[in-house]
Amino acid sequence: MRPVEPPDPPSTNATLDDVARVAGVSRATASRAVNGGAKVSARAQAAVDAAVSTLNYSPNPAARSLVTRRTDSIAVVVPEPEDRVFTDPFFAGTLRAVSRVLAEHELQMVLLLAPRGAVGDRTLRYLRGRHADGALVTSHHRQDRMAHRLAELGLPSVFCGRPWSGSNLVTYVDTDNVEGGRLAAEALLARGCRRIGTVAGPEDMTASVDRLEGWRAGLAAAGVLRDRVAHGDFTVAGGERATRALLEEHPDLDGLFVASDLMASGALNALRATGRRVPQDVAVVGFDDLGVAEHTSPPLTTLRNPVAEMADQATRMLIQQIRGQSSAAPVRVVMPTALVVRESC
Amino acid sequence: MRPVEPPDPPSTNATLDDVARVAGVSRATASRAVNGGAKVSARAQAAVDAAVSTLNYSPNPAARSLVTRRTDSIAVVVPEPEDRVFTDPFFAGTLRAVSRVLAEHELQMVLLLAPRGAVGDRTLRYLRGRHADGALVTSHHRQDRMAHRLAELGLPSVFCGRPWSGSNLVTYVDTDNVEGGRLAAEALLARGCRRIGTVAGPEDMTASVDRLEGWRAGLAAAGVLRDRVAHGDFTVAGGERATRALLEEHPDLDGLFVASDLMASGALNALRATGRRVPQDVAVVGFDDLGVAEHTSPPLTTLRNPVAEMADQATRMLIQQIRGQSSAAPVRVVMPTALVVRESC
DNA sequence: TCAAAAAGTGGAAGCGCTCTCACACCTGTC
DNA sequence: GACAGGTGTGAGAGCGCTTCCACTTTTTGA
Repeated sequence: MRPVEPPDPPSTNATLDDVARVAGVSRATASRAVNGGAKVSARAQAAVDAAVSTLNYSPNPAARSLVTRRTDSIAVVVPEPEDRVFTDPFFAGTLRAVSRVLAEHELQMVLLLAPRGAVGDRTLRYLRGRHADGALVTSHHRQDRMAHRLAELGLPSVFCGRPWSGSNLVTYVDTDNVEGGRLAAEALLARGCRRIGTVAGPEDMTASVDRLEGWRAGLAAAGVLRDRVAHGDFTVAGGERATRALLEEHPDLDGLFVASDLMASGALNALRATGRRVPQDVAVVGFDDLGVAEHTSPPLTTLRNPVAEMADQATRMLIQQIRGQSSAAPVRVVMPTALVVRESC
Repeated sequence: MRPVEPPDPPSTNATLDDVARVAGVSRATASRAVNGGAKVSARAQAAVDAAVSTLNYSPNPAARSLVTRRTDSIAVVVPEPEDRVFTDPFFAGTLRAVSRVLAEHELQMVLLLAPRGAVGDRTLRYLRGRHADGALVTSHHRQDRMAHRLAELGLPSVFCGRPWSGSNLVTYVDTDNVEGGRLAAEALLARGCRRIGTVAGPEDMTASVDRLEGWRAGLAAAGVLRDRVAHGDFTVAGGERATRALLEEHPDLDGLFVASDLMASGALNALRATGRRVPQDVAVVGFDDLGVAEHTSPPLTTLRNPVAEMADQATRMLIQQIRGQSSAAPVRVVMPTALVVRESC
């Protein structure tokens, strides 16, 4: 049981004028006091504090935003359908980290979803209208030209993952995907595999391209040159489909690098369905290590994708940019990856 | 290669005044035209449209919001730590559906996370300040008194899941959790189980309490009265822990109802670890059927939790409330559940 | 043909806030 | 005692938009 509540404050919201009147000061002073004011006497501050709490005052964000030109919110742009966003651990990890950092800074997060690769008018209008103080772009696709567009807008923005073009225009944080691909190839080679294929990601995403490039480089370095590539869409079903296609074309495959664990999980299904044992017949290396890899059977050997660190870092850089604490020059940060050995390779 | 872009519009945003000037009309007319204007001549409309596009005009949301008292965004209140939100398929399904409906209506979603059960000052301040036009509350806990607080605020709001108290104060949509618990008990009884336990959810959530109540009712109806209950926290680890505790106390258990599939997955681990076969030694029924159940081994017999439909419905009701299209009287909607039979029972 | 109604328009008043600026009031210091 | 330098304070000017209201123009009906 709780004590009886005090009578409700009037439902129509109090304004700063009301606070000023009750506190017996001017609106200007009330404003200063409310905003953790410098240049406010202790007496005035106390009076305003009291008035705020009796009136249950809460500043009108629109009015404040109108004059400060800040919105205290940042937009997270995700050019993917809802299905993937709330399903793929990559986004879960990213959003989790972002929202944690934003909470520290009393910033709100506005999620801007767009159909795959199509950063629509709506999103762009939103950003152009300065609804948000900055943009964090993740998982963008080649055709959306986001880096250029954001650079044009002049809106503070940071990419999670290398942008397609214009990587010199904008700050970004990325995993060392090339190195990851190379490590995967090496691991498979070290195990003795020689007929190695890969299920790469969509061709319009830099992460896919970079992982593929690294994988090719790794194989080339060992003189294993035949290119066995299929493309998936970073989903379980897509991975399964791509793997089946790959197996049909190259039935003698003995090693497989799959560019995400979700797809690798599909790949395991395909391998099982076609009567292949992992890792005895075909060794598999995934990518991400975000909770999926440890629960497949067999558990996946994979590459760590430090998405939480990336998102954390990216968000902090964005906040600095917004606050004008960082130089305008675009920065790139590349996070290391590492092989996590389990049972599939 | 694309054609050369036209020279950039001035980076300082155009205002409605600029549009009016360029279009050769008054600001009032420009405003009407921009807002899909009634009472605007075709000529004026065309002139404004042209001006808007040459100036690349986008209305300042803060200014608009200041006068209309709308924000065109709705708050989704989730009193859970980020970890659960972006990890539990329950939230994934909910957020997915919500964001889909909001997109239809050109509304933005603002995610308000709060530590478990503690709907903080921050959230409340946000809502009181009318940062959002309405609130959708999900997964709330007993102590937060959200229903009362929102009713006091007079902010349009809808609950996903029955609120603790004040269910007469606020509109909500819920799954028929009691019926679900009953069905689970029946399924286990029908299989011949007689020493049936349950891993319930947290005691401060209505979904947990309702499922437990239904389960008890189902057992009571069959005259099986012994109460074997442990509580988990809707996570895999929590489910495993609770199951171990339950098994320690009741080693002869032959049936188990686990109040979420995530916890059930933990329960399967515990059963396997203690050398019990599912369903031969212990039959298991889960709850949710949101993608987890089909991938456990054995796949879980479970109860369908129509979260997408719930969230969809709840969001639409909220929008109606905001638009004043629904009567003020709180409504309750209860969605049916059903047993999905797989291999664990 | 003319009055009445309808349609379109612009002036101007705010929405609630921040912040510049001018002013009043205190210290100290020579 | 006069002056410089603080430190608080309040008046007031907007931020960019919507909308009321009064007005002019056009359309309509008898």
